[in-house]
Amino acid sequence: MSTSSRFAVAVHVLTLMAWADDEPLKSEQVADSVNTNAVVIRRMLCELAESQLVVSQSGAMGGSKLARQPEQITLLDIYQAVENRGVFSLHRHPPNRDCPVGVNIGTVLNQVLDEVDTAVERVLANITIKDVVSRLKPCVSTAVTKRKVMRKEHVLTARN
Amino acid sequence: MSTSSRFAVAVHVLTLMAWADDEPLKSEQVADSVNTNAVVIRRMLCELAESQLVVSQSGAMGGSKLARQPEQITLLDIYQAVENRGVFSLHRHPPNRDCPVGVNIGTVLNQVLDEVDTAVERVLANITIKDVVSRLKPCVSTAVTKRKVMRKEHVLTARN
DNA sequence: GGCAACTGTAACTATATTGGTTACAGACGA
DNA sequence: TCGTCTGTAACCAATATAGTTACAGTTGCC
Repeated sequence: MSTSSRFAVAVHVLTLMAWADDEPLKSEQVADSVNTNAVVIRRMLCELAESQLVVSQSGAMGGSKLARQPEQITLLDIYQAVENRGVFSLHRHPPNRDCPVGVNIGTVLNQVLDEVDTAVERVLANITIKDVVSRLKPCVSTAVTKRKVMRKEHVLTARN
Repeated sequence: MSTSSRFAVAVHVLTLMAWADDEPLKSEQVADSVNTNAVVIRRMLCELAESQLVVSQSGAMGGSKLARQPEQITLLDIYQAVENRGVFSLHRHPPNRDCPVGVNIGTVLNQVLDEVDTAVERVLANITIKDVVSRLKPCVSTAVTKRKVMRKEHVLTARN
């Protein structure tokens, strides 16, 4: 279905910022962790800023950080900020209105797709960025030596 | 998210067949209701046949019909037959393994995406093609005169 | 048997979305 | 005022879906 990684990347980005605590991160740093181009990240940061999830500052010593506490940002907030469509789409071209099924299948499908979207949103609304960071920490402690300095200097250093 | 209408079209197709009762439908008829090309429909019918949701017959007087009763086909069956990916995708390129967040965000994201997929599947598993037809009928009776013969002769005639 | 009506499928094009890249104007701290 | 950032435009590449033509193979019917 989704051929897009926008949600995954956005969660990654905000998790990095929660991890960084209140230190503004440069788009280059974020791009290096996500393994993509800094412009791709800056584009996404603009969308996240429009939804008031991050704040960015231009100029030397600039960067972006969370606009509010990690426990006050849900995955639903992120989803709504970067994925505007629902889970499924209806027909590209409207069905034949001369067919008793075609003329009304859209109504029924919309009901179904609404139920699906609601179910997805219920799941996402119950997970915050703080939860993601918490789920991350056990993995990190076993995978990375604590306070290990990363090889690429602008990649985040493990905390704790 | 989904830029694809495959699920919507597949539900439409199977609903048509349930509506047609046991009469095999030609790909041209189906395409005319969906408002697309017959080859697009035949491609999809092949996928639906592989998942044993429809049976098709070649040759003169051929066509496709449901492989089992409408109440025995759920939207989850259809979803799994035509949309192989989950609701969200992970990063296109794997994140930086030298970053404590990058190296483990995939694990956490996969947990989340599993929860989302499960929620979607729970919704779809509880709706059958028979349910869709039932939800369709009230719309139809108000929108189309009963037993009205469609203008294009190969579009289905309303029943009841 | 032979014809006409179907499906199955290959091959190609069109369209849309996402992601990657370069380039540059403007903001800002030192 | 210089170097370091963000914001953004413009363009290209990659991918997936949809649409189209064409045709081999299957089947019912005369």
